[in-house]
Amino acid sequence: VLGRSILKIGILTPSVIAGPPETFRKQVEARCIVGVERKGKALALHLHGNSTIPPAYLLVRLGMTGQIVVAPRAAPLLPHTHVRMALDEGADELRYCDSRRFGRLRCCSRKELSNIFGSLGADALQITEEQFRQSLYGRRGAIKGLLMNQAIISGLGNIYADEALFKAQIHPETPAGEITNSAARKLLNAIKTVLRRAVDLQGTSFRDYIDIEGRPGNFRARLCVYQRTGKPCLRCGTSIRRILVCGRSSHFCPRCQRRLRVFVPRGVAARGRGRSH
DNA sequence: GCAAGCCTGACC
DNA sequence: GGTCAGGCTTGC
Repeated sequence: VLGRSILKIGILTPSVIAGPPETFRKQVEARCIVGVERKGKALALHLHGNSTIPPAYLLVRLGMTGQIVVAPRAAPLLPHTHVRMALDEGADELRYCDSRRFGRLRCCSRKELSNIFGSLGADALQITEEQFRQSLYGRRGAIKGLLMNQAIISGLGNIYADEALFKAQIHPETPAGEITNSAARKLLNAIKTVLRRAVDLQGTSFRDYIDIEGRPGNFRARLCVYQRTGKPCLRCGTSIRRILVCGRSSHFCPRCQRRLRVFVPRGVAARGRGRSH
């Protein structure tokens, strides 16, 4: 879509637009897409400005089932198509479809976009080891929840959080602050490796995810634990288990991903909190 | 009953 | 501030 202009917008479902739909239409119509930007799971299309109009930013958050595709205007509408944006002379259009309507489109200024991106933690592919270690420090919550907290590290969802924890051999319920420096390094390497491989294969599609050309991703066949409950661990053959962590299903190998136990010398353990007898 | 996410608000 | 449950929504 880079270099193409959004001529006219049809909003079929106003609730997928954040803020007043008419404002969105006025701000986005008749503008050229001059750049694209991403942080974590948020996408921003840069819309051209000039001496009278400041640049604007079309923020896209796909949620779980959102799809943004370019299609010929004459192509049949998929079910749950909510927004149509005519491109250039109008032969093609940019469409937003979303069966569960968890995703949102919004138009914002540079300042608003900076605030939104600023509220996200460092992108998972950019974050440094030092930043990552800092974000674990002192946290008692489960590592799985932290990895999915976009304000701390942005870009991981349920699939890649499970896959990264498997690769790093860390139990999803491990308190984040108990992860050692060497395990944190291993986890961050796992996160980046998993994400890069998934991106190389155009992502993971169960039912809904498709890219802008309408193609599903191919990473599903490479998943080690996600949605493999009861199947053998690819590393040791143990049955993959599914538990709830922070309200999200979490898949892991109970043998490869043992819970950390803090080593306490016997003499110390006996003192203070020893048994009563 | 389960699901690729995010926002809100309650509780500590 | 950190943590987490609940709700939004529709389809399999």
